[in-house]
Amino acid sequence: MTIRTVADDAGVSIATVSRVLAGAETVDPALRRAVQVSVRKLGYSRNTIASALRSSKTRTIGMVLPEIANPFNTDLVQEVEDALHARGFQLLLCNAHQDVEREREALQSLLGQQVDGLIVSPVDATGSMEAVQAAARARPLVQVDQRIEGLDADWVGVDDERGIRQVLEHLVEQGVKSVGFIGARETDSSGAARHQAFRRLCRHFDLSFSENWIMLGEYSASFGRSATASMAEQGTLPDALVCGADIIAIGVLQTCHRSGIAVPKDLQVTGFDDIEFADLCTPRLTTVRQPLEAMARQAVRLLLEDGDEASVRLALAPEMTLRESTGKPAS
Amino acid sequence: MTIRTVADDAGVSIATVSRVLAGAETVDPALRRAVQVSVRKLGYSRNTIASALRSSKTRTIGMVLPEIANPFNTDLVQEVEDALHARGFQLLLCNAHQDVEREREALQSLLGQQVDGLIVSPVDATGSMEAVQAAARARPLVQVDQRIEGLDADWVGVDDERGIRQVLEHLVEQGVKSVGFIGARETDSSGAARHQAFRRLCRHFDLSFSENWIMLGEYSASFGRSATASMAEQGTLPDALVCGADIIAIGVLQTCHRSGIAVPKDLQVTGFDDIEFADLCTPRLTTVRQPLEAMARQAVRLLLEDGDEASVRLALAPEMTLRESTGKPAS
DNA sequence: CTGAAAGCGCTAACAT
DNA sequence: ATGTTAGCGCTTTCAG
Repeated sequence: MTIRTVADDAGVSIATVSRVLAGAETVDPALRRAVQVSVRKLGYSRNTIASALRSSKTRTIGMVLPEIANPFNTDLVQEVEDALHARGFQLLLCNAHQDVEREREALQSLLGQQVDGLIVSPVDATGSMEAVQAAARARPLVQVDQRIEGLDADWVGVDDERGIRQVLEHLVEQGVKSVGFIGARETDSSGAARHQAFRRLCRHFDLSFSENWIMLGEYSASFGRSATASMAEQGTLPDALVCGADIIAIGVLQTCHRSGIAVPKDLQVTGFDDIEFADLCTPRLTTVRQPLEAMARQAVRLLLEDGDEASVRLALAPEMTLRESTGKPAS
Repeated sequence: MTIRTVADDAGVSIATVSRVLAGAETVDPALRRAVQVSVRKLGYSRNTIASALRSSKTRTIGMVLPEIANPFNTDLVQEVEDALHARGFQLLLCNAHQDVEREREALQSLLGQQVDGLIVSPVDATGSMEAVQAAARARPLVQVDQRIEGLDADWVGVDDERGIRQVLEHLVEQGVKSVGFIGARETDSSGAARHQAFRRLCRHFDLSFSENWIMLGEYSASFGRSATASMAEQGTLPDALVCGADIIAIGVLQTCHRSGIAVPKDLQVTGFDDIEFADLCTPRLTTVRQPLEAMARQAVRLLLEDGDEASVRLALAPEMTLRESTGKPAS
């Protein structure tokens, strides 16, 4: 069934049908009604492919994530989907599986599908440069969460330094004197930013830390478990452990539970992100909430509205969420 | 840049370029090479939209989920995406937000985009009938996880009865005499199946339960928390609580923790799904693992390979995962 | 084995 | 305000 079927049924030309479908004002109300009746009667739905080919507008946005399995990224997808839906756009989702080559393929495939824009959270702060840069030349592109060092493209994320500052301020108030950091490797741009902010701000707040108390690895609970276990074996622990991500912090809590380290009494623990499970684990996790909904909305706004001025960097303010792992009484 | 650009560069006709791009065997090796060189040199990528319009094949599959926020559905998306990717298909994802009307819109929109097939986990065991049936008439469609009562369309999911049987057998071995059930409402088809299996099999295993120990609600941790709290207030608890989903069981564990009910000593708790967090909560949760990877693979197979024979119902066998919440010692 | 040419269903001039 | 028509970029007969 095509626009022709509808036109014949309604007794008008295909142009008129097309106009009604597009919501044009310049159509006689009587004809408009006739077309709408036919459309409903026949159960017609417009062929988006043909429309896209002709108008070169697909109303579809491609999104490439480093790894869908991460709960944080999942939350991000959800918010982006909502923000796009609100503007009548579809989401085409790809998973790079932490692999720069698959990321390149995904980008290429999305371009072939003529997406109107791309939202990307790059796999690697440096290794993703080439493919993402090429994509950015072909279409509007905005980076979300992760970013590429030195790439001239918009970015929306959280203010990592401010988040870490809030964590450390809170720990100082809690009487903490010494701290450690468990986070993501340097290829993870936000992990790197948090790590660097941690080092800088520890000096600022006069908190002591040793290199033994700093461990970088992957974004996973198992890394949090093993890092904590090896830290505990090596000797004394700091008063608090700051984690670069909730999923890592949850691993830390598990090892503490199994090793009889009482949280928060013996050791305070903080996360970053505020994923759903931060409120479901035991003890519940003090963490830094990322403004995901705002991030998604801004990313979509930049993608669809931004003229091609200089590239924008939006570091949104996070919000501290206090829970049991730093001493808030269980409710 | 179009196929024409490449054809001119390689000194052949657009038909030859199209053939090379399609991987046709009937092309002179020399010309093939020339085209491939030009394609690479120019960085050309084929316009999928035009290709789709002409061939009416998009190599895209639409998926509609009742709620992306559910971790179980997220896991499902991931597996489906992988299974599709392995066959060279793209995923177009829509979230129905538990709303039958939005589900209908999503289906309609996906059909307009000429997807080659649909994978749907219906919002409501009865209310989703009309929209899903209409979609199934237009394109190949397979249901995954949730299903619609009486709809003539393929379905792939888990064998709920078998899962519940495994749970109850295990509990009997653990010396449990009385049990309760906290699960999803009847509009959730797998929730309903588990609930019914629970009632039937309790008799079979001679386990006692009272209506006070059965609560049905939504698929969330907060429902698990409140259900447990109100059950505890009402009087004595059973020896074990069987939950229709991990996310509900996690809420149960939280209320137990806060109310001083020791799990598994005072009360054993089981989940269903085996989401990632079942292994990260405290105590770790005994649950029924859904064979998600196989489900996704089979769903995709049915979608792409199944002739239009009678509709298939594939109830895959789940696997019991024993953990601390029913007495396995912490490792 | 290769090329010319006819559309796929729609939109957007342009003409009426 | 409505209709006619020329493509969008590609695939696929059909000739050669």
